[in-house]
Amino acid sequence: MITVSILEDHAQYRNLLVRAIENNENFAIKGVYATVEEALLKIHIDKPDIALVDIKLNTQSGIEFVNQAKPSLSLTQFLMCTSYQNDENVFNALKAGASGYILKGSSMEEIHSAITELYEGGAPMSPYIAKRVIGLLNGKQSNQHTFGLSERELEVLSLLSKGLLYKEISVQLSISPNTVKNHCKNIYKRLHVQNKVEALNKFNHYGMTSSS
Amino acid sequence: MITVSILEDHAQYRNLLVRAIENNENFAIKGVYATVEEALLKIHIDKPDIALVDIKLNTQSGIEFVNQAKPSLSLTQFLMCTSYQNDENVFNALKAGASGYILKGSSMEEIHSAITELYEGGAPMSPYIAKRVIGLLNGKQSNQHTFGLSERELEVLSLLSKGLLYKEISVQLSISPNTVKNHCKNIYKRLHVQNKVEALNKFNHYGMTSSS
DNA sequence: TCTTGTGTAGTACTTTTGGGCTATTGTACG
DNA sequence: CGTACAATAGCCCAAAAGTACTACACAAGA
Repeated sequence: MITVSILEDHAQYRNLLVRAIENNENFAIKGVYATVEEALLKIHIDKPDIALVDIKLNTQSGIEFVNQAKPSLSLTQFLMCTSYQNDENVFNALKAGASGYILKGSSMEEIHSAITELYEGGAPMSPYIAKRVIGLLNGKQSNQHTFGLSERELEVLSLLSKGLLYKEISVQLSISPNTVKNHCKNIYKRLHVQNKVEALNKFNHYGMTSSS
Repeated sequence: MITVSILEDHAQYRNLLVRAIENNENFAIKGVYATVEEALLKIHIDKPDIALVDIKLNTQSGIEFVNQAKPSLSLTQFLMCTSYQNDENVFNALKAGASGYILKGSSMEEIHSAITELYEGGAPMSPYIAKRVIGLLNGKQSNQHTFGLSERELEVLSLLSKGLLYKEISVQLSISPNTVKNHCKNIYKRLHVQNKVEALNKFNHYGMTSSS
């Protein structure tokens, strides 16, 4: 069962999406939001597998939403809705952390398969967008150099890099905030730095995009 | 007319590809190579629009070839041939500068459309590969997008990104630590974030941390 | 067996951050 | 001339981060 939340301000299309999801027994609606504010509040509780987000909302951009929601929702994947196949914004959404998109004219079957594809590790997109993504990729590298950091420490560092607080990390890892603090302390010692930003800088020098 | 060169060591499949290309009046064969060495010598003269390269050659990897040939062939695009849809090597080839791939089992029509798609600016690939490419992309750079930030705020952000404390920044800029704090608050407001790391993440998503 | 490293958790403390204010310049724009 | 905004600077306060320790359990290795 794949749980889905929807952020769409246009009531008609929102209902259409809801029906499209409910129509299939493999999917379940986890939350329906009409505004970014509402979505930001509720999505952390709903924790859907997939968030279906309109790219062009009245008040704010869906990209903004992804930017804000993504850091603390590591398990949720974002699927954008757009009217135009090759919208510049689709590309920006992918950079913000979305993993694919569907077109507003899509049939129910197309929506279903896009969600399933995403859930199973794919990323539905047009060749045109794919090309631009590759363009960005070229000229980059991603090594793997973990210094002497332990598994757990890398995990903490990865969460730190998302801007989470100690206590937020402690919740994610189900350990005490004190332990998180301890890990940080040890990380700083090993990297010879004094704070989060320095640690992340040093570490990111050596790649790690931490697939996750 | 799209010109195509082929690098494939297996004679049978090489001939099949040649026929597939010659079969369509929109394409023309520019060169056919059986080894990486031969290809490296001749492709600089042939300068095809598209180079069709087998990923798994007997002696060397097609990826190596792309790595070596690409720098001096800015107008040529590389299309890999692979046996397996989700070959790890496809991903590496994309990182090396290839723009897409075709499967060895592909029909003539599929080959034609992949080449055309590539020539017209697309990048044929599976959703699975696309997802991995996006994965690498996230957390990386490119554009110039300063949000509404002022010159001074960008300056502060740039120093923040080095891991400096408020008071260290205040010394650098010869202003009061309180003013630095104020700038930070304003930056956070504009980026809709709550702390340094989030701000830097958000900003770096959209490129540039102020070159330096 | 003893030591080392890791993950866990705690106490106590200081410094740094971040949020909410107000306020004064100076400059740009209508 | 007024309005808006950027840059400056201060205040207060609470939360978060960072430092310095101790402590225990467990696993791997000398």
